[in-house]
Amino acid sequence: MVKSMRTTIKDIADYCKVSVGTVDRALNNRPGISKETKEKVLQSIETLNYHRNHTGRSLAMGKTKTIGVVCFDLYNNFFPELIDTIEARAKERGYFIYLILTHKAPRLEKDGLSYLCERQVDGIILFPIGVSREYIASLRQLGIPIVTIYNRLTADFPFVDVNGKKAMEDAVAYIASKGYRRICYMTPEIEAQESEGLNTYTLRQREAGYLSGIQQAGLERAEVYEKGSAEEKTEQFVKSYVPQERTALLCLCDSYALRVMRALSDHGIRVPEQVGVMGFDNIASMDYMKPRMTTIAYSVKEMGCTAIDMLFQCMEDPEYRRECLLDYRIVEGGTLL
Amino acid sequence: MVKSMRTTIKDIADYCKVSVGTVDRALNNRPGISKETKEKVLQSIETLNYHRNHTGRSLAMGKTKTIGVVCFDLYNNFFPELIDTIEARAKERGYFIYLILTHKAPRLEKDGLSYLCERQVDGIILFPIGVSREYIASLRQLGIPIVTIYNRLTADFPFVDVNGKKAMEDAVAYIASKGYRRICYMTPEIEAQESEGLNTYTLRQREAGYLSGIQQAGLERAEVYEKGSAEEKTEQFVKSYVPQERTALLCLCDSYALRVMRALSDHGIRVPEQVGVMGFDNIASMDYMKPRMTTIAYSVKEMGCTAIDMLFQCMEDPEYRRECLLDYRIVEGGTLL
DNA sequence: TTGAAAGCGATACCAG
DNA sequence: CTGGTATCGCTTTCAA
Repeated sequence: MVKSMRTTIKDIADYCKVSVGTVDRALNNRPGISKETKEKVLQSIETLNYHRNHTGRSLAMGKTKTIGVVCFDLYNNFFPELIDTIEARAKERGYFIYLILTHKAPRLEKDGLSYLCERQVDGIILFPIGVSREYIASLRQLGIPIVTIYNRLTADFPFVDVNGKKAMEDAVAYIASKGYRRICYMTPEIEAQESEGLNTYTLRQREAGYLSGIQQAGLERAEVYEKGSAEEKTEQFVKSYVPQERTALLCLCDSYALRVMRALSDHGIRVPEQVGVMGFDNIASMDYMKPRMTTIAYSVKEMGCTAIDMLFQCMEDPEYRRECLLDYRIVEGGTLL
Repeated sequence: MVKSMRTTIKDIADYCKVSVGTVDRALNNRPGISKETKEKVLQSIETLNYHRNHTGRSLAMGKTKTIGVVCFDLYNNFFPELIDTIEARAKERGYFIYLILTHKAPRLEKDGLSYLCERQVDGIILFPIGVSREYIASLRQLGIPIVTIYNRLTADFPFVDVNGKKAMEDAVAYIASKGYRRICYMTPEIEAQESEGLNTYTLRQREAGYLSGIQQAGLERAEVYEKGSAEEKTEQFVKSYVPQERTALLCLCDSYALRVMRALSDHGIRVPEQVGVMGFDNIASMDYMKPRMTTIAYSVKEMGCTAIDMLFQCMEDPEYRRECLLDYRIVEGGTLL
């Protein structure tokens, strides 16, 4: 209960010899105040250097005009753009962003969400890393509108992501159309993550897309490299590499593809001459690589806007539900022949 | 005044048939409460699903345990890491981060700062874009501890950045030591930005480092390319290019260097065979480029930690002042011969 | 058109 | 050790 020396509406009221109610009416353009007094009050907010106290306001109104964004980290180049659009759009409507990074640690996510609840945020945009029944129950218990993104939970939670399954299907078809007969898939460890209780929804979707793509293309066999690091997987792949068979590696995402390509190069295998590579995301730094990555692009802006708009809808109507799978396009690059 | 249906300490007090004061003592480990009642209270926070209301708490205590981070954007790959460390370190001490992006628009910065003030943040980490006397006065008027980073304001505001001037001096010396006789400097437009009232402190520092480096190296002339886009500057440079003279381009930062290199390549000039290039920042995507960029590296983590730690100091002692210029090192790459 | 007073949810002090 | 109450700054309702 530290008495701060900032000007309050009480100070203004005293100064103008009116009541705090009147000051409030002036400050918030409420009806029921004469032009003159309003003028007088507005004048004195300048001279007294008044800044309104959002904490008091939040307490009285029961909302904070704040939304929490809980995401893994900022390293995958697509987070920055996403947060950028979310921040801008939220700001337009008077909302602020609490940024919480989980680094895919369930503990950090759990704590973060609980703190957001304490802080009475009006809504949350969440990249979920949990998946268990109790976890989902705890999310509901928060009693805060939540929009999920990247990893889906249940139909209760509005969800937005690029259509990764279909995109991967198309990617396989595209690679096959170039004459590649052996198409392998490179993904971070899925099973290991699942056994740690992590949410692998998107990983699974994309893998499923790859598998069904292989089938639809009528290719002989699906080959998923899943165990170990990108470097270990690459080494494993290299062992089975046969020059006679036109081979391509489809990767979960661009940054993963970059690691794979570096590893290939360490093994003396040239891209695209010996092995084709395709990524996913079309991250910005691709612009400076030669050859340019063949990849799948989508609008991160659209994704961010959709997420925040859905959240605003939820906040108005708690019954609002929607799942939104965004479109994408294949970017032809130089990593496939 | 919407009556939310969340449990409050009042509810707990009623439920346990004690007073709110007692509940408070239990919740916050304050002395003056018996083991039994404490037990009883703590029990019921579970059964009643109580989450404490941070808004009420902030109002009563006069602080929000929140700090504002006001920065340009998240695109320069070094912002993510910086924000990452700031967020983590703040979280450790119970602080949350309001993220505000200004996109180098004075209007957005001004509004953002004023909103942060309304929201009673306890401190601010600011990448300043303003520079005028009134601007600085307005910052003081906020009455909130502010640590500046990247662009310096005045001695009143604690400041942290890498020592860009000295780094550029060393860079010139390094390039010269490789036998380059003509060393040009590529920087975004400084004068244009200044005439728009933007803060160019760091741009100027680095340029000054380049200039004094040239002098110290005893080179004939300094050549600063400043006007126009990176592409225009490059074109201009290409016109004056003479193969006989060993030439290198020192660039303000890596991402700028990348643009320059792409433009050079568009003009059919090869790096490093024909022209050497050196950057600044050692951004992450450098790891995947060939040849690797010769550049200047520094610890973004250290920078973030220093900034947040200085801010905490300021928050404890408003008189605290310090300017911190971090160390760096040259990363030998393949863009200089 | 205005003022007075009762909240919002928590903390902090004083009295018992 | 515990209860009661004023307080933080603002919104909202009810009277005047």
